[in-house]
Amino acid sequence: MGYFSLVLSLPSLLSSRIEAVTGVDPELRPATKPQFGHFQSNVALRLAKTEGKPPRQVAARIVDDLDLEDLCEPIDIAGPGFINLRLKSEVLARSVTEQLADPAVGVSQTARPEVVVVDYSAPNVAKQMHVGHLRSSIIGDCLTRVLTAVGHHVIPQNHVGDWGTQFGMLVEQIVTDGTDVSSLTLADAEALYTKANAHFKADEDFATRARQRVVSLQSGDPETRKIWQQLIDVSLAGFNQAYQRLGVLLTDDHLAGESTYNDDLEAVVADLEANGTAVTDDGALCVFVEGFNSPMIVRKRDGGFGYSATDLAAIRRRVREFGATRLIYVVGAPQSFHFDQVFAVARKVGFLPDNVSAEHVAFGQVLGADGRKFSTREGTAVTLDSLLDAAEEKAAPAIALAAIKYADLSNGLNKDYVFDVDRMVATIGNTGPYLQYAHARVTQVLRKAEADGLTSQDTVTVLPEPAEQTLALLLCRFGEIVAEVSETLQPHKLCAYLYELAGALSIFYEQCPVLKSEGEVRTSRLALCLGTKRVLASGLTMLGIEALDRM
RNA sequence: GCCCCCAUAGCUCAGGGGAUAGAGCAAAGGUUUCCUAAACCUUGUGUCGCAGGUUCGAAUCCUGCUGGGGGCGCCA
Repeated sequence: MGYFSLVLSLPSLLSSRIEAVTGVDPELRPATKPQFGHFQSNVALRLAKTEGKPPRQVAARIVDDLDLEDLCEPIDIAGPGFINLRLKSEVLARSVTEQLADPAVGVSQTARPEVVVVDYSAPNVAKQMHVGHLRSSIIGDCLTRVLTAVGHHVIPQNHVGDWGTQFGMLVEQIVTDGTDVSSLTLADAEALYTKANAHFKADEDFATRARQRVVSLQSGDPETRKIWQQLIDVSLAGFNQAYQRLGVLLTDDHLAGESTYNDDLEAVVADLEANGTAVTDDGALCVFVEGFNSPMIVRKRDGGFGYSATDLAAIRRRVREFGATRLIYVVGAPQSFHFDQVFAVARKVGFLPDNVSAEHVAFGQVLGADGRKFSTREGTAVTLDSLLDAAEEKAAPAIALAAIKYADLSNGLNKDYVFDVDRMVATIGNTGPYLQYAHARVTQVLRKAEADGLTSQDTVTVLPEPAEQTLALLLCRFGEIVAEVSETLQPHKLCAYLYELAGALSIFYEQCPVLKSEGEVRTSRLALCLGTKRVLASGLTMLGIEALDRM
């Protein structure tokens, strides 16, 4: 057997070997059933038409030309012409052994590293975070971790809502009441917000002063700015507390609120006008883009800027100053139209060159137990803290958090899902705690092994049992899965993989005694345990879930 | 009116044009002198919303419907 590196991952190695013969991507997939081996390709069926030969004949020709003797058992042609591959046991063993020696646990660095901006969380100043922010924060954090793991330079951006007409009324309310902002909590600030809103509607005189406040704020009036800044400070303290509780990566370094684009807005307008894309219509500065039945309003009739303007400014900065070539927005599905339009306008005006991609990762709503929009009895949005509290009533904090995050990530992102605490914290079934348990249990085996002086855990040599082979096979697919998620931005694929891995570990655990076995079998199984633990830990970390050593 | 998303087992959901459409939950039964039973094993369930079309082959692609959710010029 000649030397070959498996570091690239076994599936891609097989794939490239087959492509060398077929000339097209063999679309190698994990076998759908154990009796079909480890991997299957339908390439012969697809080639049959162009070659004008029966699929099985094409398959036979491919298999004849194929040189996989060093990796696979003799190749089967099955059914209408599927090519089924079964890896040699020693190849699988070696693959796991190499993964054990790899600090990246088999996750390879991308060949084309990019500067990627991930825009997520985006809470509003003077408001508590609610379910929508929970989803954005969890998903964005996961994407940040995955993209970083494959070697991209990720710049998280927290596009905090800190600049708009609502701050006029808020500041005016504070001035009217003589409130000491620095002593407020975020919940207090939100109550103040509600009060100001009602005041604004009921009192025309107050409303007028509130509008003047907006002008004062934007023109830099010191007193107004001071109060505004105090509101931000109070809010940030609350956000950071929430981030800490959630265990997400966001820090003050990633803050880039709407206000930070204020000075860029005139330049954005100038670019739009110079480019000829913006026109004044009904007093507002608009951009009409083909395919959209309504224009994007950049500047309102009253001269104020809407959020389209700050979003354009953000794109401009992210591309020109950060050098980003991929922009990712983790924002709820209702904003789809807005982002489609902003991206289209940004393309038209040249803020988004062809080599830069912009993606809206749209996520669905979190629904209440009744399947309707999740809100309190009073009809207000459910706060993030109250969700975490509810879960922590059922489980320890680390497990409760895992339950929530996994529930959020394990389904397709664009679907709504029901916030069902009991189902999420269950340790049976496809849940976060189940994965944590699998990790804790395999850790326990390794801990006992070390206590017994069994420290050799770095080489898998034999895989006599089917349960071991299944486990090894799954381990060697980890890198591919992570790479896929980094491209498609679908965390549920990583969840599904880890769940399958945890299940395979449980079966292995039932069927293959580790500490009670002996000699080479025991050494090999210990290494398999370590390999599984590392992949579980790595995968869970990418999901933002803590891999517990004990439960 | 126009646009977007969704519809798969009783429930929650996977399914990247290919083999007999799969998991989990729920239900019933079983496994522990043995590394965490927070586990594992066994048992059944489908007009893949409807109707056409493309294809050797469609849950998957196209068109048209039905039903649910969301969005569509001065809030963000």
